[in-house]
Amino acid sequence: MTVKSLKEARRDQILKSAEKVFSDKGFLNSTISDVAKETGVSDTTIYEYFSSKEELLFSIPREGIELSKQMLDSHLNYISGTTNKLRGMIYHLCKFYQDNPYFASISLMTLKTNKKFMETDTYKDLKEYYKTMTDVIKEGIQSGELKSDTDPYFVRSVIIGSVEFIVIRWLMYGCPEDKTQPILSVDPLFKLIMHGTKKDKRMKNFNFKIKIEPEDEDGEEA
Amino acid sequence: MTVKSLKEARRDQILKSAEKVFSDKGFLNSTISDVAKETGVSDTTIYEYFSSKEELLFSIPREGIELSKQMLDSHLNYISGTTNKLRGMIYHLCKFYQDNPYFASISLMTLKTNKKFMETDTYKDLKEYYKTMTDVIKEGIQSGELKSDTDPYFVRSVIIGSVEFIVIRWLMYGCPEDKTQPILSVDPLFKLIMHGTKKDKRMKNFNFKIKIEPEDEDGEEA
Amino acid sequence: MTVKSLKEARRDQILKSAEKVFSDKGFLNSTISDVAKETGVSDTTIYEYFSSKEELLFSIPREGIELSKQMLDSHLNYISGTTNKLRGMIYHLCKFYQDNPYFASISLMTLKTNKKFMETDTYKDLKEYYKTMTDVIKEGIQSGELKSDTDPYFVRSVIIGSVEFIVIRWLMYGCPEDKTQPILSVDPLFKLIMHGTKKDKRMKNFNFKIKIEPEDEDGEEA
Amino acid sequence: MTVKSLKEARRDQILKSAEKVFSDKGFLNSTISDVAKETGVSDTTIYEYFSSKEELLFSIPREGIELSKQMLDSHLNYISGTTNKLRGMIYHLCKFYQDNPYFASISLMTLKTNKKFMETDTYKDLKEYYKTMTDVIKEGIQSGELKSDTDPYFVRSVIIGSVEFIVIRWLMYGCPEDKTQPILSVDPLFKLIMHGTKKDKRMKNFNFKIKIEPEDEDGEEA
DNA sequence: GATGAATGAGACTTCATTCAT
DNA sequence: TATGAATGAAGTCTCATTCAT
Repeated sequence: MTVKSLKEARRDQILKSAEKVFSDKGFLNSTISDVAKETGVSDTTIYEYFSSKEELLFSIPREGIELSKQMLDSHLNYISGTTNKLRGMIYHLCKFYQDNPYFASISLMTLKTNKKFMETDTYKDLKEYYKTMTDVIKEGIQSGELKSDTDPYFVRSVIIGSVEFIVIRWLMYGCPEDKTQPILSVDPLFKLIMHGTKKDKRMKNFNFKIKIEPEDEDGEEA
Repeated sequence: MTVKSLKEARRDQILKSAEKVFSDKGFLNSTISDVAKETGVSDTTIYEYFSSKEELLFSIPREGIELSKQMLDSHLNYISGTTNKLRGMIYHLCKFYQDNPYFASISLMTLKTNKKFMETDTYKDLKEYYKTMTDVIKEGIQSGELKSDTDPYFVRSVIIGSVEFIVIRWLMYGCPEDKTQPILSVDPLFKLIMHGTKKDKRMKNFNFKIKIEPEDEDGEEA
Repeated sequence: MTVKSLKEARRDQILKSAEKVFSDKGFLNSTISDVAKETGVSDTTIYEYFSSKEELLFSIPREGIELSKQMLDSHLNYISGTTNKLRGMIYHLCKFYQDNPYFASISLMTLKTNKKFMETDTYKDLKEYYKTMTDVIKEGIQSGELKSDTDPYFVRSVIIGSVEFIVIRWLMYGCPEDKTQPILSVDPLFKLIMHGTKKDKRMKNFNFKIKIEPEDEDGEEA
Repeated sequence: MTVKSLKEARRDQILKSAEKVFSDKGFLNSTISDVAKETGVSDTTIYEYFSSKEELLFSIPREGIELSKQMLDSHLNYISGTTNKLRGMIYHLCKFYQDNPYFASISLMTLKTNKKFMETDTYKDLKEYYKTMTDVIKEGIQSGELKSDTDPYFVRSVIIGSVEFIVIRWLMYGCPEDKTQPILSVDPLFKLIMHGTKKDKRMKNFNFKIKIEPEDEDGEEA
């Protein structure tokens, strides 16, 4: 439990307001005045806490990114096996965006294409976050769960790209009120990543009686 | 062959300039004056051809989308089999963005998150484009090349999302000069979409002698 | 005779207004809006002609300095002898400030203590102007009209410093309406510069008739 | 010796800080916050001691002016003869500015052209100071050391104007570190004020034999 | 058809100053 | 006494857009 000073509390208040305002109207269509009104303070007060509109923008996602990373790390500890972890990661990615649509909006629709943001410390945090994902994939390759010719960076890009694409559409069409319904059911993406979409002709065989005479012990799924 | 009137030529000139300027500086950081200078006309002339800065922006991608769609359609005619067509689609998507980085920049970094753009006719063209991709996937399902439980919209999203994610990073980090080198080698994405990343343990079985006694023809995976 | 374009005319109009406004309220207490109102245009128009308030300020004295220098050069051509020229210079200095009190105000009360102004081209013009004065003094030394141990830069400083001091007081106490009355009668300054203020005790001797029989031409004071 | 209360000490501290800050950045470019930081107190504290930024500014030179006047008075007591006193005055003027460059800067570059300052008590002190100088000159006229047609106010103006002009240039070009070297050697100014710069042709006569036959009593220079 | 000239609206930002503690 | 917090008022400057030529 942290006890926040008044100053910190006010700062957080401004950040929350800015997050909402920038989400709703877009960063460049929003004014400091909008944020001030939303917060219930004067324009000037905003500048007491943030030196510029841009600094305010860049300050918004920090907490979200940290929180998301902590949650992910925490959950991953409960999961064993790369396959399961990958599924957990995808689930977390979707859920976090869905639970934090303002954060999602600012991250995906404003900051993602902002070059200056790439020079901030917060962006470094984001890269750390990405690293967690890549590490899981790398582990899977080493443990033999994933194909040995897998490019972990590439798989990560596909996962993030897919989720972001879907979240952006969700945001663009207006996030539905019913938040119990997931944006994207995790399993389709998970299955695609795992097994691909091509029908495996050999599967037909399973309808037949076969006699298999194993020579070693390591068979998997039935 | 179309013979363009002077008016049309001038219009295209302005569009090309705007594409470049908006790409380089971002839409909101660019001024009509920048575009006018790049075109070599006066600010006012821009307004002779486009009623507002936004209309100018929205007019930029039309030709690109049409061209890309035509090219895709044309190429698909040469390819038979969903699997091959999917690969062709992915290849075309990557190549077109890479060959038209200004178009890519504006499409992916400005328009993709612009709600008003979604109400334009050009956006309808884009949806047509997407439909072409979905149709290929649907065909693949019907023909039995792709798994029957595949959600074609979802697979399309994964493909587009992945490609866009990678193209955006390419744009953000500064498109390298050497354009002969592809942004993303098509096959990794294609293979992932087709076969997934999970190692198929049954493959090991191929090392063993097996006896197969077929009974009927239409088995599906459970 | 020069025919000024509309653009030049408008520019001059703004300069004149700015000169007046900055004089009356001081540069830093004046707003662009004040200048715009005085000119009868919108604020924005000011920025069409000058890129910033400071550039506007620095642009004001150029014409004045050039004009004053031309007038001085012109007058000096009519005068022979350093002594007479010095008197002409002092007269011109006083008269120009008196005839152009706005110019005087901005030059002496705003620009004189502005370090950035010292980096402008206009300041170079001013140094040229100063040079004209120093040259006259140097000539006087060479011709033998002025004492040979005179430091021309120093004499020039005394002349300018004295005149400026008096003009500043005139400005500060509010330039009297009656402009026919000179700020400073030239001759007191001229006489002081020439002969000093100390009573020459030897002068008493001149109460006598004397016969002088020169022997050579190049005597110097002991 | 005065024993200063804490309050007075703090006030002096603020004045010293303000003197430095206003000197370095200029009055209008300085903020109360700058002064507060330099002093090591909060902005609000400044207002405990001075009712406004302007009052703070106007309060700065009082002590300096009083001190300079006391020093001048004190020194003049040691000197007899107007000529010598004038030289002493010029020397003191230069030395005091040089020893107190912050004071010089604020006096000459900010207050000198501030009309409101002319309504303060401190400005009255300054006029007293000026009067001391005028009085010395008047005495010189009465005692016959100075020409009888000398305008004492005018001579004073020339002295102050010359010194100020030179000090301002010294300040503008950045006061050199070596403070042992005087800004302006006193004697050139003193000599100029005393004897002028014109070569006295009659001096030549002293090299010759002359015959003098007095006739009447009232001759002056021609 | 093209444009030079002008502008209204509004954005960001600064800072002297006050108030409550 | 000292100050942390807050703000009202104002200023510079930008830019999409229009109008008259």
